[in-house]
Amino acid sequence: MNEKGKIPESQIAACSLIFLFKYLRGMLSKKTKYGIKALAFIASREDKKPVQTSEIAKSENISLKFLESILLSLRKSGFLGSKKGKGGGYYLIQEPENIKMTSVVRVLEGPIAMVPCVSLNYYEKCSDCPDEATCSVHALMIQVRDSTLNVLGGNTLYDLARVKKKA
Amino acid sequence: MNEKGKIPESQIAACSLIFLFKYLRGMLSKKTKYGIKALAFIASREDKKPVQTSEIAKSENISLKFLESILLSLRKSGFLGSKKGKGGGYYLIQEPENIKMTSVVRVLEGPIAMVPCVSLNYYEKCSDCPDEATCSVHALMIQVRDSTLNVLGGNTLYDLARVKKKA
DNA sequence: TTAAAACCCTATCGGTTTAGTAGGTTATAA
DNA sequence: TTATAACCTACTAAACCGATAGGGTTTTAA
Repeated sequence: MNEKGKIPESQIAACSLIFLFKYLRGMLSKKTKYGIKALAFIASREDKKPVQTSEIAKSENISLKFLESILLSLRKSGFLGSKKGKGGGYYLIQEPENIKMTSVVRVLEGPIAMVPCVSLNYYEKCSDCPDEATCSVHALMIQVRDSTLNVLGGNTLYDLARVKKKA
Repeated sequence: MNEKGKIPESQIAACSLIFLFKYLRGMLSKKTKYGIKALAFIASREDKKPVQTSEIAKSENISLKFLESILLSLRKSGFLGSKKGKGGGYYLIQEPENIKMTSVVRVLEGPIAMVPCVSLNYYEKCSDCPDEATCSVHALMIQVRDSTLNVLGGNTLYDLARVKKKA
């Protein structure tokens, strides 16, 4: 059919840019799940010394390499600091009680809203929907978003760390 | 740049498709979104006569064939009845005020919970998590689930139809 | 009876995201 | 200098989604 013609570099680059957009489904991704667990693990520590990735991975049953990439992105987002070399690891930059779960979820998972047209931080108009004011899905999802934001905003890393230490 | 020759038609088509995905991301599936819209459309009708798939598809900008499969599954789930032949279509079996959005979402989307270990109807133990009582993610997602259930359970098809008719 | 309208079913496809794996590089403390 | 641990890049198998295609079957009006 298409005689094996190569795709021009420019075309590949253009398409690759578009790949950046995320496509998310209803379930919480492992990335977010592990990220929250790791943060809670670090926050539940009495001392403030750096925690090694390997220790978290072992304790929380997370693939080491996968966890590495998650902690890295948490560091780049400003939640964690890191220290290289022996005795290094990751540590919290802010106090646990000041870290709301809304911001954690937004960084790890992306939009909290279930449809882009009700997203506060990632808003996008639906292509198929002519009028949001009379859209049934829009009206419903606004409510879902607000109640979720309420829960996530009402929980901090301090709260989650307490659950962990309850044991 | 493009001295390699022409870009195959198929590649252009592929890239165009990818571009479309930018506008499609979101956690709620199209199936659920369209399904809710279709139900609201039918519920907002004054008369109780069957509504044709083609009419809904046109009015709500939904692919006809895709909508067909959605309405079919809604019929099989007991939300809709159908009438074949000329003047046929789909109609609600129950009164709109008796149809909670929780049941609609469960049928179309599946579990409402964001992790299986907090799902009421689709519970599954996490393989990696030894103890739910001290799991930070579990504790958080229980709250998210309950608030979402609260919203979805508090809305019926009657409520959504009212939003639609507001126009 | 016949043809149109409408429902029903199956199969397939292209493309994306997830959840990793593998392997190497850089910085730091002892 | 050497062991340690963070950091970086590239790749992949599997699952899944939205959509399409194309054919049926059934019912009803004329």
